[in-house]
Amino acid sequence: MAFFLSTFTNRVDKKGRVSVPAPFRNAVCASEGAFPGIVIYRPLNLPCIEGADLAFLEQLSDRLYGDFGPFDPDQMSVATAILAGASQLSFDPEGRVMLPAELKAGAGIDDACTFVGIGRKFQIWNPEAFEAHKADQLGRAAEQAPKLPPFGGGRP
Amino acid sequence: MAFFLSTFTNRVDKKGRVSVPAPFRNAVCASEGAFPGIVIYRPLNLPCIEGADLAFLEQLSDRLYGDFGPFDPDQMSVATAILAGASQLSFDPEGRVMLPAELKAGAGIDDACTFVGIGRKFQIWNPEAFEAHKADQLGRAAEQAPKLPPFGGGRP
DNA sequence: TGGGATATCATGGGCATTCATGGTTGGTCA
DNA sequence: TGACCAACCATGAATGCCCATGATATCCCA
Repeated sequence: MAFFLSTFTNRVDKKGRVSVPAPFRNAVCASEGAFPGIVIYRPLNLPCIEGADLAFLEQLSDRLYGDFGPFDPDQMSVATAILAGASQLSFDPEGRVMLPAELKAGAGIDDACTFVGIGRKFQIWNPEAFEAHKADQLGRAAEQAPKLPPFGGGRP
Repeated sequence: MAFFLSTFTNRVDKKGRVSVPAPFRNAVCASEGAFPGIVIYRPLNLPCIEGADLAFLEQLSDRLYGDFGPFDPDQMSVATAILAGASQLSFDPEGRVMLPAELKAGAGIDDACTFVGIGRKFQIWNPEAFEAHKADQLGRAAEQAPKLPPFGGGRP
């Protein structure tokens, strides 16, 4: 599964296209036979877009079905909230995608956006909004980091 | 097995035909030798239609038999409710299907319908009814999501 | 180490194809 | 013969593909 690091800001052109940062593109396409594109969705508690590779969402979906059963109301609510609002965006030959208008509006994205790698997934922000969010997160992380549980050396 | 994401609203014409969204069509037909169409049925607790590819229904059936035994009354009740009422719809040359009148009526679908991808299956709603349902599910998911078991992180 | 050549990348615009949609025709079964 | 169903055709809009450009970073060689 792909891994995303670092932050990049790219322009959104008149047609709504954005270049996905090359490192993210390579991360997604590294897996043989993987879907050449990304999947994005509206996260529940943040004014941004979240994205990942298809394998990530498939795993989320399959675990929901596996842990809750295919007709469990709790499973359905999360599946509907995340998956129904998701979009599968394939790269054009130049490595760009088209952000759906609804998700763009929800994140307040206009003519530029910031890609933020956070491990197995990434976020897409309005550049100014991300600066504010980042400052907030830094303060929070400084408090939380010392309390993190130990890694446990390779949980099976 | 096919994977369905995102939502699409299409018109139902006078003859009852609906275009299945191209991404859903491709997902279904991607598997080599798969039945070129979809399977739909009436879900137990929602006023909509549910659909999937044939492989999903086969797996559902196999799990019912596996978890309950072939002559268990509970298994039989679910099998009867879901599988007996299911319809197999093949695509016409343009990628459309005809929704059976009974299922259409049960979901309150008239001249338009919304396809909602939720992972291994999808739903077909009356567009307004889905908007209401979606708002409801978002609230519910916001409560559920923090309780979700961990996923991602490379653990298979 | 410095300078030039090269490759990669982000960006912009024009064009062909696909897609959703509606109507029409031909065939089949009652 | 009439009703229904499936294939065929047509159309406008939206989407994705192809080309071109400039800037940046990288590599190679002197």
